[in-house]
Amino acid sequence: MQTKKRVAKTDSELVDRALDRLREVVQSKELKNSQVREAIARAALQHGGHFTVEELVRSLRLQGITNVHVATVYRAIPLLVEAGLIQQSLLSEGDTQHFERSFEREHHDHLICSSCGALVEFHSEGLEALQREIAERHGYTLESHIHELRGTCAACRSSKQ
Amino acid sequence: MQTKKRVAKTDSELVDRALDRLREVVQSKELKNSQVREAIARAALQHGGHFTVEELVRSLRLQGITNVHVATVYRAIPLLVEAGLIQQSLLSEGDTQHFERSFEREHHDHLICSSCGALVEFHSEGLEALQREIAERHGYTLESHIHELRGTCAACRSSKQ
DNA sequence: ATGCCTGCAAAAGATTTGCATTTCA
DNA sequence: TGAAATGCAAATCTTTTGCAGGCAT
Repeated sequence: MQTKKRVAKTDSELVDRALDRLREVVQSKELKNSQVREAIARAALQHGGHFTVEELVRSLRLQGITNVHVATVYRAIPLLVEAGLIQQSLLSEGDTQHFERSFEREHHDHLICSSCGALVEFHSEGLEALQREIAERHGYTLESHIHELRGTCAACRSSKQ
Repeated sequence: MQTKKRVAKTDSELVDRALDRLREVVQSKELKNSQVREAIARAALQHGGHFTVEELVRSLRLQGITNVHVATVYRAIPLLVEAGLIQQSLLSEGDTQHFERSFEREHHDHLICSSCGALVEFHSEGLEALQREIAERHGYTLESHIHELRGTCAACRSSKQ
């Protein structure tokens, strides 16, 4: 193994900070805290990589939280997104929505192997700047973007030929 | 009005060339030509802008072709895409897939106003080059990409404040 | 107490599939 | 004539919604 406990996915301090943030949003909207919603948030934060609603429910089950219904997760997600804990992330899939943690992570886009699905997260300041420039040129103020590159990774390229 | 018959959406020569291309693909795959599929292709080619499967069926109805079922359209689409007549185009929508003609059109990406939905199609060689470079840097051969910018257009910005 | 939150079941939408029939090569 | 294509209905899948009861402030 590598160093020490790095394996323990997301450290608990981060989760604590994220839950604090969630509570702030909840209070600012005059909503109520809830154990279930926080359990969902925790599972989402701790889930490495990308996940679907189904996968989140499965994670919760594995943690012994067996009674969380998908409908509840669907209802919680917009709030988690608004609080900045997670964000939707396109993954060229067909239908199902995918998410990933965004809390205390830098922005990135995805590069995916169309053959084996290998995923690379990249960030390019040049790309970001160019996008802002294009938006401005058309009189738009850029708010967000969806960007996914698809290609063949080195491994697949060599194995295939 | 502007010049002459420019209104007549896509000129018929283009449609003919596109159908020829479709027939080539059909033959190369040992499939059979079909009136219905070609009618679908024609409607797709002539449909200005973006469209959904439902909208395509509606177009066909308006043309008097009333018996084309959505299932048939869904079955035809992969072939039209493979033949390069149309391509899927993300539009930040929720579920439904959107398409647009790709036959004899240059590549472009989209810039959408999150407030009014105003759409700008843009093309940036710099952006394209940067994407290829990023893919290569990670050992990938770039095949395609999904890129959509979201922001607020000038009109919405000023009207809002 | 009051109102948000949750589970469950049913609904809604989009896309797919099975099957009998028609069309094409 | 045999395979592919089509219409229609039923099935899937994902996400949403209505309700009755539970939990938090």
